[in-house]
Amino acid sequence: MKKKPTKERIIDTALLLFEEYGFHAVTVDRIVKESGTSKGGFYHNFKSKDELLYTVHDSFITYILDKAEDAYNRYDTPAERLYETVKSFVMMFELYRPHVTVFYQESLYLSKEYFDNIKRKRNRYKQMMFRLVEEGIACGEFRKEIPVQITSMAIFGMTNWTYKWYKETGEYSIKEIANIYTDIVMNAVLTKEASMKTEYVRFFLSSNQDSIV
Amino acid sequence: MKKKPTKERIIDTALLLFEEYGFHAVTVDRIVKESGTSKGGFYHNFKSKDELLYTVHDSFITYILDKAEDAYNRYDTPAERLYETVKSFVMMFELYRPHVTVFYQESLYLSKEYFDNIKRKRNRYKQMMFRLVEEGIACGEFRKEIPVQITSMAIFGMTNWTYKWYKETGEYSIKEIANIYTDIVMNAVLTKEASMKTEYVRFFLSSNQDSIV
DNA sequence: ATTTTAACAGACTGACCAGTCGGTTAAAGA
DNA sequence: TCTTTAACCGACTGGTCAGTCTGTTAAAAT
Repeated sequence: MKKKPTKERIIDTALLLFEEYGFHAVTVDRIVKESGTSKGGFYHNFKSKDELLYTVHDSFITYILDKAEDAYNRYDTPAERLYETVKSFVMMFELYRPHVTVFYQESLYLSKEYFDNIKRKRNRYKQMMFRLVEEGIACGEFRKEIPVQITSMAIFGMTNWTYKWYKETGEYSIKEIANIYTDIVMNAVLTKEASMKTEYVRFFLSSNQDSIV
Repeated sequence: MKKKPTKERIIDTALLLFEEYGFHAVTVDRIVKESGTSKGGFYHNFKSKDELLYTVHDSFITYILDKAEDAYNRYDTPAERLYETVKSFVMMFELYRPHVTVFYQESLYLSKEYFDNIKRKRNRYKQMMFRLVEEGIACGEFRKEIPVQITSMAIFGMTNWTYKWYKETGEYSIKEIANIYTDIVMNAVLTKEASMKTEYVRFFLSSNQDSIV
């Protein structure tokens, strides 16, 4: 049982504290106390409290951006790509729920340079979704009544909001929630024709995982 | 052009400041300066900075709870009620966007008693949505594959998230966004049969408002 | 007209907290 | 072995900020 490096311990502790109490309500003194280090240890590993916040942000956005790009490259129809993107996003909560909470609750408190850096990656993620929906509408798989941006933001909202209520101890597992969300999204965006055509595909994809119930 | 009462001026100013910079990054000194009053004026009208935050929270949740109850009472099928609830929620952004932002970003910083009070009303709103979806499934209008709670939270997520991106100066008006969101929600939850049956109803409801495009 | 009280004004204070700085320890290089 | 440097320690500081307190003004009450 090797002891984790100080930097990791600080990040792990801070994550949980930020999630529960918010960035401003957590003092550096408390972080160092609960992670078993000291002011010296903290400022040796981080330039500032800000930099710690940035580290948390960056590790999350980098991970999820990678997942989205992966989903895009692994499949070749908009329906499959959307399905996989939504699914992988929700599945991510299992590991990254505290990151997501901090990401969406505390990004306001990043200093300018850090914020801009995060914003760039966040925009890339957004653009990927826009393109995905756009291509879906263009090829006739997605309904053209629903505009690209609004639909994308609706999907983001639905999935992101999970951080506000998901508990590991809850009635539904992450996998189940992911399945329900993909179901809702696909029903909302697919045309009737595409819906019937891809019915079997979605069944195939789902059957690789545990089924709902 | 009568001057607004001090209390109102403080609330209006604080709302915009909290929205832009977050509760902790806004000092009481700044609020009193920008609202043209003084420390004395502030603490005459509010017991604490906390109480001001509570006031903002309460005015919003009271308003939206009222709207939801109204939507429930004015209509008598789950489909119509859901349609109206989603619509009225999104429409509310026109007036209450800063309130919503503060409500969802800063509620963590409410002191316990205030928080519990808000939480009670928030739960009532949630329960209303649960009941609505439940009744929709029970009477066969809504698809039974999608569980009540998850579906409700998905709808909340979609609509609430609007505060993260909506700008008055944006491409789409609130009314248009509301129409698109109801479209997405209804497509996601209605059964094929209910969808065809209520098609004309939704058209009727929409035509009372400006149409999209 | 006089008293009372509500509605402010603004200087001041005490607590809190991010970041500093002069140390110490121990591992790695030479 | 001796030196260097990375990794830490924790007392201290300087600035910030919510809330207080001693007033002042003017409207309402009697």
